[in-house]
Amino acid sequence: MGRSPCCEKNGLKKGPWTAEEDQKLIDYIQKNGYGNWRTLPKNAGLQRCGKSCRLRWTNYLRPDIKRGRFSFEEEETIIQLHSVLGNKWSAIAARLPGRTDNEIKNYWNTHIRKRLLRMGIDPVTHSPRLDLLDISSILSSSFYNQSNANMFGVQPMVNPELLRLAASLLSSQCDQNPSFPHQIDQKPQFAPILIQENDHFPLQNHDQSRIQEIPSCVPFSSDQCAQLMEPNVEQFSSNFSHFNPQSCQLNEWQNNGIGLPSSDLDNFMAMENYVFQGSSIQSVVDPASNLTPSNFDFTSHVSNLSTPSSSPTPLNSNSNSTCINGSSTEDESYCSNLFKYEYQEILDSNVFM
DNA sequence: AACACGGCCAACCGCCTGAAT
DNA sequence: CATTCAGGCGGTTGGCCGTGT
Repeated sequence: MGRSPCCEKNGLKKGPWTAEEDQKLIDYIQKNGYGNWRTLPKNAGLQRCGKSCRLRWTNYLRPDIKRGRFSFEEEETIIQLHSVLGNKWSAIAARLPGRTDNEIKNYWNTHIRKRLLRMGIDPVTHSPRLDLLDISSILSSSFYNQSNANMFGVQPMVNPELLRLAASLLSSQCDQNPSFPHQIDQKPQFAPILIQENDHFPLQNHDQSRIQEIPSCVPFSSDQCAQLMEPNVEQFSSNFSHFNPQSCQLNEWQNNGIGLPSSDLDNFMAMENYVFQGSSIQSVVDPASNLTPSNFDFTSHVSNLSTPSSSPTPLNSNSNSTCINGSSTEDESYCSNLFKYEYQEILDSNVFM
């Protein structure tokens, strides 16, 4: 035989706790400590099951519970931890003193999740939302046109197979979701990631093999990103005042997930163009005009934005081939993976709702 | 003032795991 | 070893409350 039942199932009260019940529970635990939830309700004179008592104590009555709004730092921590741990609310709560898993879960579902969705970010994968992919923007992307290709001196590495897969993906979404064609009719939201390769950023063999493991390239799952990304993030992100380097150091978070600059989500939301490199996403919008010219000089933007923390060693003196982040030739593995997110301006934010 | 609606959150539900028997 | 349950966890629900019409 196993254990005896913990409590009678009948006659136990459910629903909201009264102040009197709370006081009984508090008084009992203050005298006797908590634990042995099976016998606690009876000893405390409560018509509740032990489970209900435990939840009431851990989620509400515990004296070390922090009340009130989540601070900016707490919110940032939650997003970062969620990108690594997923819906492991108890694990997240363990790193946020005074906050309960239930509270964090509620806050995620009512605030953070919605905000990420508005930003076009999948709150599950922390990557751009798949349902916002617009195949047409692949072809119209400024990054894909001939001038930009010439600027890099190479053809963008957009695999025809990739396009086929993306089209197939869209087709299947149309089949599964009747509303999806309507979304396609909206203004472009996301241009897909284009994997660039040129003489100065050669994709190493192992990188190519990695990329080939990715079936459709957009969007990358956390695991795929982790495979592709090099962990050298800090020196890049530290050159931007509005990005917290720590936020981007996903290698500290098990290299699992995209390094959303969660330290400044509102800024992130307001931006239009991003370089996705290593584990971070960086803006390449023209800071002077605050516009995204259709033929913007991608490399010069990157050059202007990234002041290498270590002595830069441009791979080539050609002005059109600035080495991003000043990576040295020894750091080819870092330079070799260059992604670009091009966010089209979202004129109608309602498309995210 | 009355009603509808949506956001929020405490509490419940159901499942899983490990321990007790 | 099998059975049973406590404890823990994540998902879901229902009621309260604020806001808009």
